[in-house]
Amino acid sequence: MKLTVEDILDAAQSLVDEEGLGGLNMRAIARRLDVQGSALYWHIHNRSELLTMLANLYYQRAFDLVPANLDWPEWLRTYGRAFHTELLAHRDAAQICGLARPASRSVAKGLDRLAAPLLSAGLTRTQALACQSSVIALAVGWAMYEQSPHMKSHLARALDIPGSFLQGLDAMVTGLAGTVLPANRKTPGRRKG
Amino acid sequence: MKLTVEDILDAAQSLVDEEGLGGLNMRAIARRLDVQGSALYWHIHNRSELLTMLANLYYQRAFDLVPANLDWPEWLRTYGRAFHTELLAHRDAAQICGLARPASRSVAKGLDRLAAPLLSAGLTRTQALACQSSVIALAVGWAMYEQSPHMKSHLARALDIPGSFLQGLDAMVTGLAGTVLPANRKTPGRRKG
DNA sequence: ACCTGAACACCGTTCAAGT
DNA sequence: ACCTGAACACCGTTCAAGT
Repeated sequence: MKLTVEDILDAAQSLVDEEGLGGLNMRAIARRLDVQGSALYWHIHNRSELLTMLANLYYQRAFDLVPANLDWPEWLRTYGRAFHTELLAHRDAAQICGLARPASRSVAKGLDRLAAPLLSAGLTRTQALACQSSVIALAVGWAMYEQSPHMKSHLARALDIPGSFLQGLDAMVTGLAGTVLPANRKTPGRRKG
Repeated sequence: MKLTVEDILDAAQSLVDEEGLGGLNMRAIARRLDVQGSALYWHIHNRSELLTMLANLYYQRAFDLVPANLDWPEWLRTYGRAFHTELLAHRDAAQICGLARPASRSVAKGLDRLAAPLLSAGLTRTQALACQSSVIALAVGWAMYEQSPHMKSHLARALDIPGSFLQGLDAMVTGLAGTVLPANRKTPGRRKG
């Protein structure tokens, strides 16, 4: 019966899905949970922290969808597609990623967790994070335009939006695979764990 | 002496540069121009239109920096670098691009103007817009993270941020050059106009 | 035509007070 | 510990009224 952070996140996300980020205010969230707006502040610090938590869910859910036993370029491609799909599944998700201040310590752990599959494939930490970051940047950038209603309808008239994103992603990952490990194009493949 | 839209844009941009997007409110802009907040509404429709005009300046200024006589992959690469640099020159510019609703007609003209150098190099309109969009998405996505203070300081500890963006951009453009026009890798080169 | 002054509805956040 | 109720400071926007 008691209010939890998960309740707040659920209410916030469904509110954004229905009314957009502009409709996300503390009183409206509270109304859905049958409490006063001020009650939320017992469970979260402020609205910005709430956005941060929402954004972290997007990264997390995409990560959980990607099998661990892919070679690294294929892992990157698959994560990029999954993250992009996850963003498009939630209205204004790309904007939320942009507004999110990284969570206190979860940013350090999160980034490294994201990069782990690339590390175990033999990339250095720097290489892994660089590739990972470019893939995330491409997905969030595309989603940002796809989630702007006017921009999307205009782009949709001129090009195949999902196809164009995939083309860009494939091009980038292929290019990275050629430059990051030029001497090690074929990775050893699946490994347990 | 009279207030102009340019005055408002200048004041808005310098306010954002100094205090961030959070500090951009209509009354603060007006204060810098020695008018009341309500005076701004004679010249612009609302705050959202103001953000849209700021964003369009970023696209525009980057475009103006790129020479027209490059072959199309080099043109794309150069535009991507210029746009990314322009975004980083203005605090929270990537977020502003995300919040901007495309201007009434300037979006149609703007996109096609952006794509013109690619069209004259022999790409179809669809191909040109797809490549252009992926480059813009990558730049805006990277800038979004680079302009989040916490995220940036954390990324900076683990990788070379400007280098990683350039690596991603180069990889993508090279990949696009290989897939978009596989039979026409060498463009005919400079053309008058 | 262009701007002021005052107002309206709304928002994030705080905090004493309740249970 | 957890929530209410009221308040504070602030915001975008409107509009009658001035010049």
